[in-house]
Amino acid sequence: MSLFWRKGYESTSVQDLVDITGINRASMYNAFGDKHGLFVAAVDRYLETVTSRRAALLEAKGSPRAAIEAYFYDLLDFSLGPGRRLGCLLTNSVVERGPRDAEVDHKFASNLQGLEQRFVDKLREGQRIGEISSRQGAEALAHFLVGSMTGLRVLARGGADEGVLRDLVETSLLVLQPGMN
Amino acid sequence: MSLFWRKGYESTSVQDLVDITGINRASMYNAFGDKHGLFVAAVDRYLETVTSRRAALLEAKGSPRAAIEAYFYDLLDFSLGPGRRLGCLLTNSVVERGPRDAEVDHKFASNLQGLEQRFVDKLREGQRIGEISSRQGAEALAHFLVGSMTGLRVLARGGADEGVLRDLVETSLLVLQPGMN
DNA sequence: TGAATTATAGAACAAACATTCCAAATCTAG
DNA sequence: CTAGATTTGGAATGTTTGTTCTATAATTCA
Repeated sequence: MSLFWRKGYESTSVQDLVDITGINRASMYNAFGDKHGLFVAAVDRYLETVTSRRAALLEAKGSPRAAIEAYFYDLLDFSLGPGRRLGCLLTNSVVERGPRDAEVDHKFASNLQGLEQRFVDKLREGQRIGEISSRQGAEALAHFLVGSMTGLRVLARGGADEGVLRDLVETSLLVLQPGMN
Repeated sequence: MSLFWRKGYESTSVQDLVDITGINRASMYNAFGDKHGLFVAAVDRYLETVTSRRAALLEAKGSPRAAIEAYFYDLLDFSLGPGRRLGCLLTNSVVERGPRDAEVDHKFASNLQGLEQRFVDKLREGQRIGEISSRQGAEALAHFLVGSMTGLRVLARGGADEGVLRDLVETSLLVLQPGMN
């Protein structure tokens, strides 16, 4: 998973995977079928661990806006520092392989939709209690947040300065602030 | 350029390039040195044509805010429809190869910084004439716009629904709207 | 027109690639 | 303890990769 995350699919050879895991080549083929099967398993593992752990921040009770803010600042933290600027494995994969890998494409779409739904729930609740601006619909805001988040991760992988990422997060969150409803 | 844009670096073989261009293999090597040299030339050509043409929209006289809006809606247009959902060649390349290709990394950084500067100029002017909110500094807003734009292009490549992309653009532009200064 | 440079076709190259095979070693049950 | 199944190391497979070579053809330019 780490290797695919860092180097992408094509640039990671089966030999690399054998070397780094210490698992025998034949065992790998026996367990995962082929390179692509292993790759899909790695992406699944990524979603089950890295992604879903952060998504849990959006399930927190209490202030919905605080939950969304916590989510973004967690993302920001995990995008900074050397060795951490890897972006999102799934996003990277869809950029590299999307048009030619229906499985990755589908995972990306459904994962994004799941996140969007969590955003919508929190946004709606926040709007109801007046904590979040109602100038725009919850769906539109969720779409905006998803886009902003995607930009954040890609810019992080691209090596953007910390200030850029921070401004992006802060300004995006400012949109949620209730002003004139 | 088109092939690298669609398939990325690793998945595009020299044979693919020979086939699609009709240029002889030896001629290609004579002209560009190696595959990576051709790739860099393709990225340069992309920047000189596709990217800089759109950047010209940010040089338009008249309303600065209208210029920024035109830029984003142009981006939106060129990100929709089948065969157009390719994202940005440079962004795709930095996601695929960034950590292992200093040349691409550098081009990404300087291109982003150039765009950011254009945004800053327009934003400042807009703030001066009261057309753009002064709640945040021009730099912070520019960082935000760059991030939002990046998200837009990546989501487009990822096959996001048109509505998602449109909400992202509209909400991002709403941030520029002057409210309470 | 004629000499010199450049482009072409296509074979040839070694290296790297994903994948398979096989005999020896290890583990698992009864 | 032992028979059966699984895992291992490592060689071997055939394909594809990027790159180079050579001889021929085309182009350029004075």
